[in-house]
Amino acid sequence: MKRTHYCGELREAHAGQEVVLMGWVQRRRDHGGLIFVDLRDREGIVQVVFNPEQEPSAHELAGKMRPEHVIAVQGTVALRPPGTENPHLQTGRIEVWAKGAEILSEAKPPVFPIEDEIETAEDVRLTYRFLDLRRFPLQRNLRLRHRVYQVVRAFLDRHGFIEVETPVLTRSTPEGARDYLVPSRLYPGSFFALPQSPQLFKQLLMVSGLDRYFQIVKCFRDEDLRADRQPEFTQIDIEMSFIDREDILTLMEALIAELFEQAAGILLPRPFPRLSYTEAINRYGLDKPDLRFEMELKDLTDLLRGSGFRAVAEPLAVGGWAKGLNTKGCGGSSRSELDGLTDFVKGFGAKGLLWLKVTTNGLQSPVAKFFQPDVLHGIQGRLKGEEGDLLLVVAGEPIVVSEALGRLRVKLAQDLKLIPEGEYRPLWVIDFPLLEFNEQEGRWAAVHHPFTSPMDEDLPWLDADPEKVRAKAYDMVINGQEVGGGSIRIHRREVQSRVFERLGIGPAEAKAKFGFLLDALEYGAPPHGGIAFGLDRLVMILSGASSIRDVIAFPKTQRAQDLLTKAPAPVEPAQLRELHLKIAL
RNA sequence: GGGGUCGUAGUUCAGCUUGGUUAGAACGCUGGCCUGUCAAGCCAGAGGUCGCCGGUUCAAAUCCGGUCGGCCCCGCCA
Repeated sequence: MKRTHYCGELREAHAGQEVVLMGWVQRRRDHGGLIFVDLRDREGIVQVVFNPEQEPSAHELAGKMRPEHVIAVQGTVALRPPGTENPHLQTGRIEVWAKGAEILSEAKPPVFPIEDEIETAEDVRLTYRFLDLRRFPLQRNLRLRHRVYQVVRAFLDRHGFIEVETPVLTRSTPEGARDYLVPSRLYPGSFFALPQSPQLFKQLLMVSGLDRYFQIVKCFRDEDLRADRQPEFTQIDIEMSFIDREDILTLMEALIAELFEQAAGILLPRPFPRLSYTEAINRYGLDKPDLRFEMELKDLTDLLRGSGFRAVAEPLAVGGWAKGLNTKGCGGSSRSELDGLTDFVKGFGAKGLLWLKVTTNGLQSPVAKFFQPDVLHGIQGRLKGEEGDLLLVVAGEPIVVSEALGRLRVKLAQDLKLIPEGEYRPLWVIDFPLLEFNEQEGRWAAVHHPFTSPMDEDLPWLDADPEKVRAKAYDMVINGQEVGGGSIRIHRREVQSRVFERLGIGPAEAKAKFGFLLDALEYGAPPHGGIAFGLDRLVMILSGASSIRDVIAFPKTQRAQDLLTKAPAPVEPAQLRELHLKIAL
């Protein structure tokens, strides 16, 4: 027998046709006489009818069919008798009258039901991922992911980008995430590293004159996992020569807009708004603001400076900030709800959370007595507090205040269901700082990466006031998720050396670890820049998945294990000897 | 490294506070009956290392300590 159709594609128009179907038994309804088998393949489900009076041998075989058996059926497509149509099935107006059948493969009962909505524990699903992937929602996500590959490749090809593969076995470089290492057999004691991104290779390809490069590429970072983070993930990696920031933002916006439209029928509002890093932090507290709702942060520093409340006055006296937001209509919040919010902001380093309820008799708050009436009035005015509102204020170090209130803003919007379904709000965040001071290591570190170009006009500040130097870097953010980021790169050797120096990477170390890049910059490097998108996160947004594991065929657990293959696993002593490795636990 | 939460038939859960009969339910599974069902129906049956280790106790799924694992978060992720 040779398959002629997919189960899920049959419609009324096929009535009367002879078909051969192959697939998995979804369910069998055995009436003693008639047997109904729901047959499933990747396109859907169709009902097959086995009639003992018409085809006794096929009917007898149908009696042996069990869920998830793989079978072949030969039969005739027929309109269902009136009154027996099933409106829940795409194929529900027809059925297949079986003339012959074959069991191609028997199956043990599945560990969990193969249905759209299941509540099976995720470790069971991951251990039997091949069964989990039979379920329609995951197949839909994988097919959406496939569409993403195709749309991206078509767009970039049309715009002159050349797809190039870069090495997976490469060298470890300082800065950035922890590397996955691969021991070298031929060079005892030396290691390859799996790339955290093909950053340096794509820059070298620009020096080589490729002009426009892209790659859909796996990247590896040995850091702890989250709902949107896996140790191996996929980037859409892009680099262009002889362009400025504007060229990249415009073209990449077009790429993402086309992707959303063609892969998921979503029309993104264009042009994407642009926010400077500073403005994003000031208004939303985070560098990846969710624009689907308001509730902006307001600065209260000037109002609260010199207040009698030490918990506020002290941080402000040493350069801290006080900011607040208005939770509309939440003035009735209970003490335990407010305690919960306080615990939440403390999780991000805030010392506490001031709350003020707007009532008919003015502001009600345990700390109201510490503030002059005009200060209270000022807070209410600036936060536009109306009766029934809840005003929340945090004071402290600027980054702590921003992050705590920024995260609180998102949490409140989720809890209060202020986030509209089916809305997509992209934006660019630009003008990031080039450097940030790493307290732990007591040195300046690159916010983006060490090859990011400083703004030309900020270059003089590099040594005197590093904090002031802005980078030619940009992030694309959609619905509060960072989906991509990039920069214009340094293409002049002397600038790269100065940045390395600022990062505490001396000439000798730079030569040892990035010599190839510095060399390349001395042999005619074009001005260039690029971007990398997190493909998994884009597919998450497009599919509405809440976990990155739902858009990856074979993901790892939060402890970075593959429950299906049981990787990582110990290896034979002989393998270790070959690699000149000893295990020291 | 830290915080939270969950762990009992194949699956999803109840039982755990207040220790004490044979650890239950639903779905699934097996057998039988049944000719228009689509969560088919009816009857019967099988199925348990209560995550693991230790402690308390006459007695532990239940109390205590530890440990392992899933998920969420902080740190981390240029």
